[in-house]
Amino acid sequence: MYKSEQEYLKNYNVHRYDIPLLSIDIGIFTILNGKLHVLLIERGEFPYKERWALPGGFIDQSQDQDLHSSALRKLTEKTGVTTPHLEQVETVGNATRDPRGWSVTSLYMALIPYAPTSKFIDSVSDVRWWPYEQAIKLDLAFDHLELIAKARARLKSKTAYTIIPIHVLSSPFTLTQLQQAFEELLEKSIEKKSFRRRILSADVLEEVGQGLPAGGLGRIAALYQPKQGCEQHSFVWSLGN
Amino acid sequence: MYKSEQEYLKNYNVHRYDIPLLSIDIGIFTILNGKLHVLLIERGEFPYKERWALPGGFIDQSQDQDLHSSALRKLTEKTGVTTPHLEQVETVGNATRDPRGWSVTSLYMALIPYAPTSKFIDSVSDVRWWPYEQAIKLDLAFDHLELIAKARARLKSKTAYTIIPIHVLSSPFTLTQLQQAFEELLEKSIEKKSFRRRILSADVLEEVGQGLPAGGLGRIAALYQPKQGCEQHSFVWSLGN
DNA sequence: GAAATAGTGTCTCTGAGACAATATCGT
DNA sequence: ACGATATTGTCTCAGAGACACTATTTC
Repeated sequence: MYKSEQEYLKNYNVHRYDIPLLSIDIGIFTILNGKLHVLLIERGEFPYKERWALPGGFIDQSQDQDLHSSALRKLTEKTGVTTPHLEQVETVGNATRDPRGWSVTSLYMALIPYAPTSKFIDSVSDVRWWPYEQAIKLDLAFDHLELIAKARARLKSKTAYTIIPIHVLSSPFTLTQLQQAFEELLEKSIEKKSFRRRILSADVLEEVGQGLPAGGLGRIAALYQPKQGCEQHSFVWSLGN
Repeated sequence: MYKSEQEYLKNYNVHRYDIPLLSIDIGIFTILNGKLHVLLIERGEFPYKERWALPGGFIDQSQDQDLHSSALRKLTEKTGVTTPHLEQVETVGNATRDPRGWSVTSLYMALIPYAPTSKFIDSVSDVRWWPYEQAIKLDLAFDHLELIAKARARLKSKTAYTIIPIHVLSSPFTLTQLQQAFEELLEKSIEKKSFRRRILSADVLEEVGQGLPAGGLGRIAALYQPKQGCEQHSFVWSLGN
């Protein structure tokens, strides 16, 4: 049909084909008062107007270089945070998840230290932190209940062999605070001595002083911050078996 | 603008928007003569005509219920295999990977026992197994060198804590054959006793008789096949550290 | 019996899990 | 001194890693 790649490309038109919708959704998690929270927005537009949903949206081909930076842009717009933990969880696509037609969404999971939503930049639509247990009882838009559960599952499983829970804390923090974050994300209590041995021998933390524990009571605790490159660390053993 | 969701949907037209291209690509791996191989096809169409590429293509909205079954359909078309191991690896999207424009591909990884490509159903275009080491030296289409490496990396990392290498063998097999598959996928030799202890105590295999080893020489070996649900098993320890 | 491969015995080492003991803070 | 929290000591247990040894097959 075409003699060269150039000729082919000149005649190519995307709109000749039925192309599925493509969006990005982000499960943004933090810990507030010791409990896992997820950031939701109330939709201002159809479809599912006025229903709670994960932050997300469509690719902006002029603004976004790639999928990851598109996700990062949306995350920054909603939270103002610029260097969070952000990873792709799964891409879900089927004929029924969006009333507008065959639709695909790339689901991301992000972790950030808690900040009140009032400080967030883009507050056109309603944005708030929901306790995870309440969020999954809301009548969420699209298949976002499923998506939120997938992101949660990824978070839990990675807690078992990485140090990602570190990203829900703001530095510096104590080992006890870190352990509490791990326990909340893992939905399981961890033996204190084991936890300390595990984290300290992984050599991913830097001691940056001492301070009173959160309650203001008790022995002075060592304060830590993540070392450069701590993201990379992967434990040989999985926690919680 | 619109009063109801129904009205909104009636006026909705996908083609009004710039939507990225969406494709699926699959890294299909097997082991042949003890070496990792990957299935590639020679492209018959622009762009990248006559270059080797991963099997894949676009979603067929009338045929495909969801992403996973779309990948499964492509896999079956190329290999005739119906129940392989198939998992999503990552979705890659950016402005530069396809000359036709902003493009997104959902990368899958599949494992199947070796079968000669001559038996394959869809042999319109040239299909063949390439030794992995040779494949990555070909001048592959698109960003498929990167994709193939991502699929390979997933395969290696999952070999360390699951039993997926089981899917490159046809049942029944000996423990030695299974160990060789693990070693090839892990790029590391494993101590025999450790390996047997690990696999047997995981209780994922069923003994189904005895037979001579592959070479026809040596002591009779026990033959095994995977137990139902063996896919689910996840080891607490990671191999190869 | 020799070569080849399958399968076992057993010691060491690492890190999890349990639990008690000690240390240091404010009041 | 007491309550609260941080930190350490140490025992047990599971499973990896190493390596030698035994068992069974063909030729």
